[in-house]
Amino acid sequence: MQDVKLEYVIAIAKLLMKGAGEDFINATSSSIGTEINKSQQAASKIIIGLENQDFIERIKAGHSYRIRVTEAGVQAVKDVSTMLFSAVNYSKIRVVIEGTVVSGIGEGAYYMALEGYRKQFAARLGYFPYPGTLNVKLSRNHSILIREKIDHFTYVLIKGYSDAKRTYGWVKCYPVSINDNAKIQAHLLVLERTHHDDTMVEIISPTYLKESMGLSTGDKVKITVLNSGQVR
Amino acid sequence: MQDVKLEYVIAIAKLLMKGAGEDFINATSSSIGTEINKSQQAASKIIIGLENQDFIERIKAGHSYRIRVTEAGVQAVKDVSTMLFSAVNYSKIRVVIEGTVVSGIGEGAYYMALEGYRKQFAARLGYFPYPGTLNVKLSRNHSILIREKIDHFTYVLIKGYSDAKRTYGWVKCYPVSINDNAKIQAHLLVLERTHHDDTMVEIISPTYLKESMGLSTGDKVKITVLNSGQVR
DNA sequence: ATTACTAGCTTCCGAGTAC
DNA sequence: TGTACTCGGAAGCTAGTAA
Repeated sequence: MQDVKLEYVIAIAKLLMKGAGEDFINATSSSIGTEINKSQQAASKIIIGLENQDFIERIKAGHSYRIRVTEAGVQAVKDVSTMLFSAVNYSKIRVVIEGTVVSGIGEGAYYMALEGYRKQFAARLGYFPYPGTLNVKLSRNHSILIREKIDHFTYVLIKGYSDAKRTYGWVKCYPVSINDNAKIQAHLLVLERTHHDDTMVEIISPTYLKESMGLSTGDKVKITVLNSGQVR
Repeated sequence: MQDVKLEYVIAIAKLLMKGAGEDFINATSSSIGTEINKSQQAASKIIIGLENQDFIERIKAGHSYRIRVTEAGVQAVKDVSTMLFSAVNYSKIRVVIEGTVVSGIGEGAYYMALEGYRKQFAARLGYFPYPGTLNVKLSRNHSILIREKIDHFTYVLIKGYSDAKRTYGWVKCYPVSINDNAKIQAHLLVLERTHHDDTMVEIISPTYLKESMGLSTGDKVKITVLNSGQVR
């Protein structure tokens, strides 16, 4: 797909906007040149290239041609359009966090061990988290920003509860992928009550992430928080 | 807008998909080069260009840089994305017909004169049509295709009726613009009963189109049928 | 490690022009 | 008119390499 020259895509787009997706239209190399801010000669060359790649069809009409954009031509524009569109809207469907794996037992690991939470995790996430969280130190002090950004994202809410000893707060679990690995299920935890500094986040998973992902303390990791748009 | 190099737009899009719209990310010239199928050197040049045009910001981090896309950078991608998107979807919102102005009184002109229709035109289109239609001969025999294409488009229906003499069929009025002139209101007529050959269409307007548009018999005209998507 | 300069090569563009 | 060729110059790319 991406060996299509971009000038070609623009030229096809201009043709489409003249109605060449519907039917053959009258379009001269000069007029197309004007549209794409090139000379008649350059346009002519592009037209020949487009025809050779079957992005357009031409039929001779006297001294000039009538031109129509083929299905492949429309598809080429569609591909680039889609790529750019998803780039622009990327942040609305995911947020990328970069950080470093740190050692130590996080607060989350403590919570994981409590039966009142474990049942909910199994029921609502579909797995029992590995007893221990992956602790990630963010490179910069942007974690407050990140929390704001993912605030409206899809998450699974684990409710708080009380036992004889004390009251436990809720936990929000945001689905994430680690280092773009789509196979390994994982969730980022946001705790109602936390004593962490803001630059630390904790990840749970059914597996021992350091092993399944081959991570060691000090490694850089990329955490992608996904927003499915659904509300649970 | 269009003096932004397309390679730049692609490069920004790739950065956005790595999360650089949110925050500074680690991105080397080699990694960017790989993304855009260029060498490290070419990528370096592009990065410098992007920075000079304020499409990205960079902060030094050791030997490398951390990169973030600016608002202007996002806008540049958005502009191209929008342009391509509307090109792809062009045919869904409009159909362009090219033809030649011909002389003579069309069938439509006869209908225009009937009081049973005139009242409806005024009520439903908001104007009394000029007593006489612009007759346009289509360049090719594609008018059946065109009728199919605009079939689901928005139109105003003028109902048929009967008087002492005979029964008159319905008339569909499709909003059109002539030669991209958005100011002059006009409608293309599709008659239930017609004796025209298929290569002929008739246009009505509150004004005398040949005069208001400066058209003469034999002139080429571009008729754009617009689809607002509304159902009336 | 990286970035980014230079040299040389390739591609692209536009003026002139044949048809 | 139109299209599309050649050709000289401009721009872009990559390999090598300095910092």
